[in-house]
Amino acid sequence: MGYKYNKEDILNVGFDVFRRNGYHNVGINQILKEAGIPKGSFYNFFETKEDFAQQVIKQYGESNGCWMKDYFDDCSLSPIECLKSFYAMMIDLNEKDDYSGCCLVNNMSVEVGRQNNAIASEANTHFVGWLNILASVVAKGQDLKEITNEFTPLQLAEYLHAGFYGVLSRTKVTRNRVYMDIWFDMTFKFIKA
Amino acid sequence: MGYKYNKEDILNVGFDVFRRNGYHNVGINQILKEAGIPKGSFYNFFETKEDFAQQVIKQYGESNGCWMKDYFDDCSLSPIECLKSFYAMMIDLNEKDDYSGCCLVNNMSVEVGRQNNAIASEANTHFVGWLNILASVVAKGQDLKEITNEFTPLQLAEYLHAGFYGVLSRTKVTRNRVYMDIWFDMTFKFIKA
DNA sequence: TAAATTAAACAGAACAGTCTAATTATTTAC
DNA sequence: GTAAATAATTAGACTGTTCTGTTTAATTTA
Repeated sequence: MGYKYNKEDILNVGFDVFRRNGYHNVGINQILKEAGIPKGSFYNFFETKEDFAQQVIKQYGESNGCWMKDYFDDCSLSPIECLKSFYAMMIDLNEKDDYSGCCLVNNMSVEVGRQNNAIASEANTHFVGWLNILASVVAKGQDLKEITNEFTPLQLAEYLHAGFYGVLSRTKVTRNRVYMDIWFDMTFKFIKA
Repeated sequence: MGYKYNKEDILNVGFDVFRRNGYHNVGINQILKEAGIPKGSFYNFFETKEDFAQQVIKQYGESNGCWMKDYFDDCSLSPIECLKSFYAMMIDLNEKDDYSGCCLVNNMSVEVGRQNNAIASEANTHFVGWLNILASVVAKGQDLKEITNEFTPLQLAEYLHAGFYGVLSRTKVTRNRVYMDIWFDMTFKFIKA
């Protein structure tokens, strides 16, 4: 039997609240309220708000990395079709989420990446992890002559990654999937071998 | 003879401060300090912090739109070369700005686009304006068979726009121009007719 | 019993925004 | 053209709230 609250539950609340509302727009009290915990318990687990945010990013970054890895490992389609189904799913998820245009790590890095080195570095760590997973799929697609060989797997992964976050961010103000769909069509047409 | 302070100067300070530090991370007092004005003067010109931010976006959005229009109107190169020189310049500017990865409108829309409809709508207005300028150059490039005809000018403009902001945001944590250069090479290779 | 956790009152700083007074510019009256 | 009246702007002290983080005590688990 553990104690009443645990870190992971609070981190999950933090993920949800930060993702939807940003970092500076959210006060500790909002986290406490949504998690249903008193302040003392929060500061028992976390040193500061910044430390908390960093752990939130870390937990999400790692779990998302595992999830991506599993997705591509389990995907029975050809490499480029795996990439397509992955991004098609991401687009669907964002639509279902009512175009909140939210990736916690991307939002955080845009909002505070320049002022907060700890958060920027944490964000970059996970971006790099995700990019390597994408790059390994791209490499397989290149071996099968599905994907252009004119660029390295990592370069193409960066291209997919940045492009997707670009259109994802765009939906924050358009609230419409049409731009994501266009991006999808164009990108996969362009990277084809 | 006017009065001591004027709106435009304060808006310019706001542009600078918001661009570097974000919206919720900046207090009115910081604006006052950097602009060298007392609080009463600020609230004489602006209703609220939100109203101020909206006017900051508007001023920058419009002036940047004019600047883009002039740039392309004055550009003596072929359409696709104008686009290339434009983005090459944007990349250089971001490098000179020490990879602060900053477009005020993009930052604002990512940070508060989901919670603040007024700011989201203002941001979208200017994005659309900029996109139309890009699209008109793309259209000329298509007429000259420099740019692929497989997509509409606006679709290609959206693609350039979102892609650029995607890699620009990426530099917030990488602080390195290499990813922007890769994006540049790939994108202009891809959209070529 | 000892250590960890829970609980909430508390502290000091920072927050957006208000208020009244003094100053400056502009308009009106003659 | 000048003086008086009006309007706009400047100035900063002040308000009430919210912010992160502290503290101390009670409770729970090992």
